[in-house]
Amino acid sequence: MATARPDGPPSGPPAPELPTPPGRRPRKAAPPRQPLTQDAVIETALRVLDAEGLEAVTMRRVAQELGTGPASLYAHVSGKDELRELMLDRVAAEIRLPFPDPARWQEQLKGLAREIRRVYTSHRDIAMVSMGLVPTGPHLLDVAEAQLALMRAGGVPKKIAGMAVDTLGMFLDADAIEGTVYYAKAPAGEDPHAFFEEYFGQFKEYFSALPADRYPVLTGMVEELTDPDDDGRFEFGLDLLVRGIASYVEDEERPG
Amino acid sequence: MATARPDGPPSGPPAPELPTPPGRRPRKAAPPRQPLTQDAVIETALRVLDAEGLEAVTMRRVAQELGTGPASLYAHVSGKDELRELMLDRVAAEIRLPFPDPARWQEQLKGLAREIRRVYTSHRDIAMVSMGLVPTGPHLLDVAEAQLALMRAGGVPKKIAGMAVDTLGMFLDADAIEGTVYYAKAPAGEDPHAFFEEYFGQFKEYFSALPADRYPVLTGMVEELTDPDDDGRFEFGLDLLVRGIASYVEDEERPG
DNA sequence: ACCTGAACACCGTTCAAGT
DNA sequence: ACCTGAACACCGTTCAAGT
Repeated sequence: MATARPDGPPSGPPAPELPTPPGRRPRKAAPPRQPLTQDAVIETALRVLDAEGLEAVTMRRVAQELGTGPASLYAHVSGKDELRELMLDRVAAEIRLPFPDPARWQEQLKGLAREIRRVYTSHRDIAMVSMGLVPTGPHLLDVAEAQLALMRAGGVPKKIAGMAVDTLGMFLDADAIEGTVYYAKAPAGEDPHAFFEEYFGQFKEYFSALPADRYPVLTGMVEELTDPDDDGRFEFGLDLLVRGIASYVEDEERPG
Repeated sequence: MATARPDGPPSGPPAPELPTPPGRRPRKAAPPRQPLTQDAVIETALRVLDAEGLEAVTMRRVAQELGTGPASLYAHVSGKDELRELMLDRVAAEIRLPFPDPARWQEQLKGLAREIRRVYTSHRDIAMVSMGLVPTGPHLLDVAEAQLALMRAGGVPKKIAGMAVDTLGMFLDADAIEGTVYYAKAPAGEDPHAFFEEYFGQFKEYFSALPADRYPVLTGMVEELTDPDDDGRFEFGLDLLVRGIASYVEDEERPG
């Protein structure tokens, strides 16, 4: 995708620039097309993320991609941690939020969870950043607000809703990480789907070969434990959580 | 804890060793007391983990602690990833497992979850290693076997139990990470409890200052969202999951 | 078989110096 | 105010060489 930045003048329309006269040395490298901004840093970091995963997003790599040195980034971002949080918030902006319909709050909450999963997993292992992080970015807060609005509209008490966003968030982060960590391990250049298939097959073989006297239950359900149906597992956990949350709904609104 | 390794002979009982004669140079450093083994590598890595967290566990650091160079570790461990998995399995060995009592399976499953949480959180952010990892170590498999045995004893169908270990595992990993990530951020040397307190207070302040027109629900429940009761949140999620799993129990065993 | 020194190709962050 | 080169103090892993 990225093309090499030529040192000389572009070969398009006649350039006003003259060749540097002898004795005066040219600037070391062509300056970046557009001045460095926080947005440009975040966008570049996301491009690296999507192409090669979170591990590849280093200060040096992002700087290189922008045609500068790593020290230049520190004028726009306080460090690597902040850059990662800014990346996550930018990703969270892609999540489409529902308008609460109190009658359908459970289905809407599930739908929102599926949407979060879709967006997260479409950006490699970005969910790793979310794990154990208090959401503070504007878009991350929009998502939390939407979840809380759905639950409150459905009559879930404040205290329960407060704990439930947390539990739901943990579930979504863990699921997205689980789903991307295998792919992250795939050697670059190799077909990730084929790699995944073989990777999974190896585990099935391993579990089957386990000693049945030490693991009597486990060895009796290898088929169930190596089911590659990601979506089914996600729906199972999501249903558990939403049903559990719904069990706390106070059917009658506070009297008075 | 660790004391400096003196270059000269020990000052205890008379040593059989003579001083190195002039012209013959002594070995660069005293050899490690005990020959390198995989166990020694794992134990040293765990000491570094407990003292300074997972991030401090580097090949070079572990090697240094053992009085050797990083290359020496590769005879006993295939790399950093394997070392981390071996550390996790060693930690899993500390988890005390219940003997299944079918009548009390739900309470036993909760008890086991609490025990896993206790052991994980007592080893800093070790749970990060577990996240997204298929358990293959013997002790990790013991823990999975115990969970499955409890559920099967309680009448949970195989397919449900297979998905439930996964969901429960995700929950436990995410919770343990959530609980340790703040502490990991505490600057070394500072009282982590005081740091935690202040850290949390800042978030409460931040949430309170949020614009109420964009975040009407969220700003109306700042108190509920910044409740520092970790144990309460854990019990809430655990109860949701176990109740959900129990809802799939087939009351009558298969007829015939 | 095990261990080692040295090297390779990287990291995040700081800082004095420039414009 | 923004950007830079250079340096500092690190990484994981490989490999030829030693014992």
